[in-house]
Amino acid sequence: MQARFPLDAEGACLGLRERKKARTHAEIQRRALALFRQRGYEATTVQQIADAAEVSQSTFFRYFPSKADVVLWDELDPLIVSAFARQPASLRPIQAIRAALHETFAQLSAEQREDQMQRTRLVLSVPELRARMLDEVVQSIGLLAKATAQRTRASADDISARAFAGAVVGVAMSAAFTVAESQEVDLAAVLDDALSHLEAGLI
Amino acid sequence: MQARFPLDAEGACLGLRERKKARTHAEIQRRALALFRQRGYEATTVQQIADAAEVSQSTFFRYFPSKADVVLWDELDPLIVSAFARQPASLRPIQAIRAALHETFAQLSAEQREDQMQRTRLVLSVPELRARMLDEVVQSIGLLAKATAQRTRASADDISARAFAGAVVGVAMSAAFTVAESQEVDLAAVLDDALSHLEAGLI
Amino acid sequence: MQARFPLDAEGACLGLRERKKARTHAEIQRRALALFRQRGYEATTVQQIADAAEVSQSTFFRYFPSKADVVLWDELDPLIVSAFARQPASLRPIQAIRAALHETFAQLSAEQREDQMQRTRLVLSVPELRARMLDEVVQSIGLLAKATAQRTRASADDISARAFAGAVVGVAMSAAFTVAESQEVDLAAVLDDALSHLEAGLI
Amino acid sequence: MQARFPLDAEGACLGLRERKKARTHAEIQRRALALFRQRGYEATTVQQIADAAEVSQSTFFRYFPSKADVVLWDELDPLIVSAFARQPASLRPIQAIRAALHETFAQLSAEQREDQMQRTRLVLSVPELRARMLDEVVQSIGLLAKATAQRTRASADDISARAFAGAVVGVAMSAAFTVAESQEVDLAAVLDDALSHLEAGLI
DNA sequence: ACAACCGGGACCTCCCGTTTTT
DNA sequence: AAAAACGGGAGGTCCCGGTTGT
Repeated sequence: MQARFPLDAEGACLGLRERKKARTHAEIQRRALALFRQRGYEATTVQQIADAAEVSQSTFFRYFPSKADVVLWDELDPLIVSAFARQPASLRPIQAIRAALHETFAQLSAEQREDQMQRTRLVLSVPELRARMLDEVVQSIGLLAKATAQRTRASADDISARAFAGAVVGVAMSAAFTVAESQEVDLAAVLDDALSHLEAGLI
Repeated sequence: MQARFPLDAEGACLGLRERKKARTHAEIQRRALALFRQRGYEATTVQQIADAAEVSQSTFFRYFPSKADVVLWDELDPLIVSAFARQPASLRPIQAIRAALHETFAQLSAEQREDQMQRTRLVLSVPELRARMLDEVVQSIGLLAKATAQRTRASADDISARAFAGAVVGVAMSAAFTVAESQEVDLAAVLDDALSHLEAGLI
Repeated sequence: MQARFPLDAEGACLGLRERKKARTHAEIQRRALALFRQRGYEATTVQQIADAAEVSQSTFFRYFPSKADVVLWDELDPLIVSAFARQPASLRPIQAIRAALHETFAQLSAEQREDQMQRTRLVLSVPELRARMLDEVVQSIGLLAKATAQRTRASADDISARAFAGAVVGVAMSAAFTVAESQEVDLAAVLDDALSHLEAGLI
Repeated sequence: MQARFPLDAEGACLGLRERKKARTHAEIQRRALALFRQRGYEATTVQQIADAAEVSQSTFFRYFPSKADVVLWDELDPLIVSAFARQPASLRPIQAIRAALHETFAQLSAEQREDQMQRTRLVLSVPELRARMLDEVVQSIGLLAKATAQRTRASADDISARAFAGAVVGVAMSAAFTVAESQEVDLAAVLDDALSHLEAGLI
């Protein structure tokens, strides 16, 4: 899933129409997550979400291909990758990704963090969502590997870039599970802590 | 000395009943993979697999809870983890896991390697299987984290152990994708290469 | 005047599609009961019922959630309750329910009565059906209690309405057992006789 | 289910061996109900019950034919019926049954009442138990009808006796459902209230 | 055209009676 | 002889593609 509306990857400002679309998109997701929290994922119908967001069901489907995508859709990943790409070339990739994560998380509101957490817990607890998540993981590894290769001026399928991307995403998954299980609040802190071990050469 | 194969994880000798079960289990998986190769996963029915393995459909489901499990079932993971646990305590975890992988892959027959590759390709290409694979990944991270914590005498939920496990499994996933995409043959080599970058502190 | 059968509970005329559904539903039940009579309940398979009714097995399960529901499904209960609700407000509930039963039974064909009897005998003789019947009984008590409370302008959980409903359904069960055991034919008469004792203040 | 051990129906005193059996019987049931409360019915195994009651699994099965019977077994029913039979002949059956219920409930300890409530809730919530309960209901109606016919010197299949028994058991079921749903505590009070409506000629 | 309905088939569970292993 | 494994078959769910009623 990619962030589509609020800003493009270069941070350019968007027109009124785009902003409105972005607002609707966010509103639908916000209402849907609230309903999922109240009634559970399966028990909530698309119609209920559409009603809560005051749009028609067909509008819902114009914004999200399916109910699952409301949860899976993630604006963070591409933001992180572009922040990663913007880091000074002097930094090692592991340093750059940590800096990118810092930057990106710092811009999140408390509400956005909470939504993030709830989405993670939902994905891990609902089989249908868990199922689709692997695709997201694969895509993330691919994206990060490509960006890494660009930084190191290696070819796109450079093995060390792929290893790096795999390791980072693996650590992120592991951190997400840990946080989701333990009802811990601060994913960013746990993730950074885990990545610091990676930077220090693991155990 | 007793027969070579019929040993359980502790090396104990197994009775005829257990040997037969192991043989049936392997036979069903072998025939199933062959059919999947010929006709594709969805186009193959459980009944066809059962017929090919010369058992009843009931027996098929006694050995594998679902059709997907024929592909997902993996004998390697626990073998690797136990080999990891057996490595000398002087090795760092990353060295121990590389050694464990060497050991384990070295014992595989060419046929087993080929099956392994085909299973990986199947999982990545069939949505239903990809869906279920995340659960395996989660479980693998958990298993490895636990074994790592035991090596380092840390508590089971130690953050550095989890980070290590996440990184290793992430790198393994990344390597598996690479190999599956490129029709490359030697997963073990690519995986070891990738892990060597992890050991060297990444890029 | 329109066709007699294709009317819904409010007497509205139904389209061809609804008529066809009602006919298929009745046909499946009719054939099933005939087969149960010939071969017994357990010895009859759903496939045989579907064949006899000239539909597919899928269609069978579209009309009846399970094989047991073919026997348990009862068109009488809602008819009786709605007839009960239509009785003049001047009648006491016990008088109203007797009148409702008279009305409803009077409209049954001889064949329908016979089916009713056979269904009762089946339910009482087959453990699986007996098992599920309690749920029907509970539901009937609830329905009748609600309708009674509406007649007496009491709240839905009024204790006297519940007592009344319990007593009526209890008496009906008792009458049904009696009739089923004694191979007696006229359930309506026995039931009315029993309810007359209730109306007279029992013994 | 009948009360087998502590007293026979005439209240005669029993020997030491019988008393011990009764104690074991009660102990098993007590422990089982406690486990069901903690872990749920399905999640509790017979072995766990046997361990908790400090008997072997085979002993468990000598006392209760199946796990379900631990819940279904009811000492109250026969006690109530025998109290009913002992009431003065001058009372109408409905008065006699109310008096019998008063007597019987008055002799219960607070703990026994609580057990009774829990058993009711269990039966209503677990399909397997609900299934078997109808048989108990049928039996209860039969028992009460017979005792009633004896009081009124009618033949055993007298229709008014059966109507009475059906009504009483129906009202009792209705009361039990009400109490179980509403988490109300005092079944005896609700039941007596409901029966008073029956005595007063219903609504 | 649009939705509802239907047939067919795959997947999977449960149970029972038979065979095999211990 | 007890326990485990097996074969067979019925019940039930789900999905897809074709057909029919509105």
